[in-house]
Parts: sequence; structure tokens; C-alpha cells
Amino acid sequence: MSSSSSIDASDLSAINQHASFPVLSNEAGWRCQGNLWSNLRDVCDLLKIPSPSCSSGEDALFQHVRYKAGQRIHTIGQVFENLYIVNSGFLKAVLIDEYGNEQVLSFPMKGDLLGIDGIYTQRHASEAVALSDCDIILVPYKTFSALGRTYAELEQAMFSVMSRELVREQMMISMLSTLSAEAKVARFLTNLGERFSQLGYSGKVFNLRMTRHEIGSYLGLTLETVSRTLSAFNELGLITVDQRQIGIIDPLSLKTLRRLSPAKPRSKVTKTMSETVSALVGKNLLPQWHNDVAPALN
Amino acid sequence: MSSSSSIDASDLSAINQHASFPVLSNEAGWRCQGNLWSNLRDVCDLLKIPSPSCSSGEDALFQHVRYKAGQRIHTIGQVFENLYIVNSGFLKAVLIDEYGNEQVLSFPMKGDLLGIDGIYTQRHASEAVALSDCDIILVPYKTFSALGRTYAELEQAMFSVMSRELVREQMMISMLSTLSAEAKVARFLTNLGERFSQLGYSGKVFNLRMTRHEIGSYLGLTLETVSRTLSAFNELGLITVDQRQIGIIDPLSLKTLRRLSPAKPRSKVTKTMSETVSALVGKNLLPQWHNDVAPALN
DNA sequence: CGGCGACTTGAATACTATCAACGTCGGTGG
DNA sequence: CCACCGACGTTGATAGTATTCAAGTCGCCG
Repeated sequence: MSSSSSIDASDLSAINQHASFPVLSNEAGWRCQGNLWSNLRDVCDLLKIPSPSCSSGEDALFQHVRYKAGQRIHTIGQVFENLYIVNSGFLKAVLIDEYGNEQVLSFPMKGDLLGIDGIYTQRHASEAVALSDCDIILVPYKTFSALGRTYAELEQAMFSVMSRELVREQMMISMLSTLSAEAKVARFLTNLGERFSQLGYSGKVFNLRMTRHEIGSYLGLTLETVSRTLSAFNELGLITVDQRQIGIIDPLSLKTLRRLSPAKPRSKVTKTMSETVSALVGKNLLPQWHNDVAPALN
Repeated sequence: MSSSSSIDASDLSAINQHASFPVLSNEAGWRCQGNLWSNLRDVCDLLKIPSPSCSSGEDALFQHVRYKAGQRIHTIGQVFENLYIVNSGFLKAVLIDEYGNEQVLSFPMKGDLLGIDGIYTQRHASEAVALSDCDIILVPYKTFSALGRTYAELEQAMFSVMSRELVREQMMISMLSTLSAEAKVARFLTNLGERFSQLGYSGKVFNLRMTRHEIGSYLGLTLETVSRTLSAFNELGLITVDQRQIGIIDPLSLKTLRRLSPAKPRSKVTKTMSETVSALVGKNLLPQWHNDVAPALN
């Protein structure tokens, strides 16, 4: 099935059984044809962690695997053997709850690490699905552990990455419990834009790779609410929406968009404001202080 | 201030500066008076991870610090130097969001590990506050790292613990976005009960150490909703409530309590159930399928 | 005793979910 | 080629849940 230079996901079972421990090789030839293999340095660069200084770069080679949109990288309950690093493409990480509903946890893209959740029980707690064609680097956990014993910095970096994930999830928890639907969607868009920017794509105009339903699951909203909110932002001139094409027009307003003041509602005078702003405040789409400090505007 | 055998939190600054790297000592004397010091084995036991088999148990000693209710173990932005392990007492871990509101992330108790979130940026991302008097074991991260280099199993265990935390937070995310207020509170109570059980306390009758406001923050609800829900459970005979004294009467119903079916109601057979259950169904407190298969009731 | 923080309870409101109808796009097969 | 279909998306009407605002109670501490 794997016709030429590209390892296909359908070959993965064979790979897992026979090549799950890529052996050292001084032949650089393995890396010549396309992106079939990466060395430790490549992997560290991708993860944005410092690569071990004294590494020859040839300690180990890591295999790339291609997945087509819709394919699963790992599934819930599957025995944990590998970590996965996204080299290209877009995916979703989902949890299936006790009633069979899927909960989207994240939308990994280039440079993101998958599979950490399997370390604890030695089985994956979540599943990862390709939303577009993907190129994934397969990092056998045993290999990685062994390298960690050799290079202390690598081990340290791994702790750091896991700590970062932890903090990211904490932010997610905070956002889920405190923000309004509008604020959630607004942040989702700006965050996505920022991530695209960091990858060298446009952070202002981009394509959503996921459905409204998946966005809703990720944000704790229904797909209708997501759709309505996008439409509202569009009407207000904050963004443009054309199916999955998003254009960010007013990033600042999006970023500061907030819930209707969960704290002290200081009922104060509303002053004359620009059309747009008053429209926003009227719809409770801007922070409360736009009301409080109204005199400062205009 | 530290009068006798007990190290007080107010002495902590001095400790951090001068004794942040507890030195090896073959004198067991340090551990004689009370719980002032723990060795690696003690720490591993507390965390429920296997202690390195070839460890002498005297590689390092870890200092205990006592905190009084209300004191902070670490604060946001504080330089990350130590991990903390709860030996006794109850705390809350909180995040302060951009508007100054506090978001409760967890309620750590005996055996829980604090401070992991500081590894990434080398500064704590959250803060931990004692809800009761606490005895905390202070584990300098550097010491711990060094031990990890010596004992591979220890390092492995650390990854495992972090992975577990990650999965726990994922469950939290899922719960926050999909469950109803009733279901959230019900799970909160049963989870708390289970944790108490595991510590040897009663899982049926216990004291809440936190305010309704803190519970609400943890669950993404307002304090009023928490209060109302507890009252409702009380009226339904699922629990008893007397201020912060909780008595779990019907653990099973609590555990299966669910939102009013967001998904497709899968018609299944229901076994005969008690009065209590039909009361619950009447108030939409039990899964939708309890209604769908109503003929099966009575 | 006074006062404050925590808690409870009620009433009204606001927000989001739910239900339903319809529109669009892309693929497939007659 | 076109008709049909299914998945996805939009929009409206309605319902329901949780928040907000507002008293008022309780317990504790100075």
C-alpha cells in the first residue's frame, strides 16, 4: 500500500510491531527522500525546546506517518506506546464521555505534542483525529525515555512541556466557567489567529478546519450558539464570515470582549459613543468599563 | 517564631534561602520529633508511587512546613523553587483571571502534589491557600530532579503523576461543559466522599472545608445555585445538609444524576426503582431515559 | 451587643439550549 | 447533466436553566 517514499497510516500496524524502536543509523540517506525521518534536533525544534547541545543529532531517527483527513492517530483505550508530534495538518483531540458524547479538548496543529495522557495508565485516555491530511512524527515513548536518561535537558524540557499543557488546560477551565458565549467564541478566534500567525500563516484571514459542532463542543456551547455568535460578530463588523473562511477585522475588540460584568455592576451614566461601540454595549458585547468610562471616549 | 519542634510557615523565607537543599544526614534524629522531616520513601508512599527499590531512603530529607488556615503556600508569579506535597490538611488551588476574579482549580488534600504548574515558566501560575491548618512537605525541585537522574523509576513516576493531573483536568473540562448544575454538585459531593474514603475518613458524612462561593467557582456556578442545589438534594432525601456538614444518603442516585439529556435518549430497560427515583424524575433530576421508559416504572 | 461573612430563599431577568425549518455545498448515481 | 442526498450551517421561536438582585437568617468574633 505504501507506494513510494511516503509511509501511510494504513501501514501503521506493521510499523508499530516491527519498527517501533527506530534504530540508530549513520546513513543520512534515510532522511533524504522527503520528510520520512526526523532526528532529535528536528523534533526539538518543532516542539520549540532547546535540543541537547552535546547530541550528535544521530542518536535516533523518528518516523513520519501520514494520515488522511478523518483518520485516527490514536484511540481511547489503545495501549500507549508512542508520543506524536504534529509536523503538518490539523487535528482534534477528543474525549468520549460516559454517555457516548464527544468532548473536544483541543485542536492540535504543527508543533503540538499528542498522547501525553497515555503515560499515566499506559493507555490513551483521549483520541486524536485528523481534520485535514496530516504528517505526524512518531516518537516511541521508550526511545524518548532512554534519550531523556542520556540528555538531562531533554527530560527537563519534557517536564516543561507537560507543565505548559497543564497550565493551558487550567486556562481552559477558567474560561469555560466564567466567560459568556460571545467571549468564548471571540477568544477562540483570536487564539486561533495567534497560533496561525506563529506558524507563519495569516492570523487575520484563515480557514476553520472544524465544524460548528466541534467548536461548540470545545467551548461548551451548542453549534447554534456558535453560529449565531459568528453571525453577530459579522454584523457588528468585528469579523467576516463566509462558511469556514474567517476574517478578523477588529482584533482588539474581540480580545477584550467580555461577559456582562459578573462582578460589580456599577450602574452609571452612558455617554455619547460611536455608533459601533454603542451598538456593542447595547448588545452587552463589550466590557462593562466601556460604560463606566464612557466620557473618555470621543 | 518557630518556638520548638515545629517549623512554621512564617519562617519559610529563611528556610528557602538557607535550607532549600536539605542536605543528607545519617542522623535519624532529625526525624524523631514529630513529622519534621520525611525521606524519599515517605514521599513516594504519600504520592502512591513506587519508591525506588535501591534507594537507601536516606538520599535526602524533606522538610515539613506548617501552614495555618488562610495562609498561602505559594502565590501567582512567585519564583518556582519547590514542589509541595500535602501531608495533612485541606487547601484550594486558585487562578486569578484577568479581571481579578478567582477561579478555583482543585481542592488538594493529603497525598496531593502542588506546584507542578510552575515548571514551565519557572514561576507559579496558580496559588495555593490553606483552608485548614496544613502540614506540607517541601520538595525542592532541584533536589527532586537530581534524584530523578539517579532513580529512573522516580522520574517515570513523576511523568505518570503529571499525566494523571492532565487527565484529571480533561475530565474537569468535560464536566464543566456538559453537565447541569445538579449533576455538577452531585459529582462534586460523591468525588469528595470517595477521596475522604480513600484517606480513611467517612465518605458518607463529612465536613466541607470550603465556602459555597468556592464550590461554585470550582464548578462554574454561582454560590446561590450551589446552595439551592444542596437544599434540593436535601429535600429529596439524597443528602443531609447542616451548614458545612454533609451526609450522603443515596450515593447511587447522586452518582448517576444527569443533565436533562442533551443527546439522543437511548431507550433502555429500567429496573424497578424506589419512590425517591420517581420523585427525581418528576423534577428532571435524573437522566431523560428515566422518563422515556416511564411505563417500566410502577 | 453589633457587625460581618456565610448561607438561604424568593422573584425577575437574561442567557443559552432546544426544536424546527430552511438554505447551501459537494458528492454520487441514475 | 441533473436530481437527490447527507452533512453542515443559518435563523427563528420557544422553553428552561442559571444568574442576578434583593432580603433576611444564622453563627461567630471582637
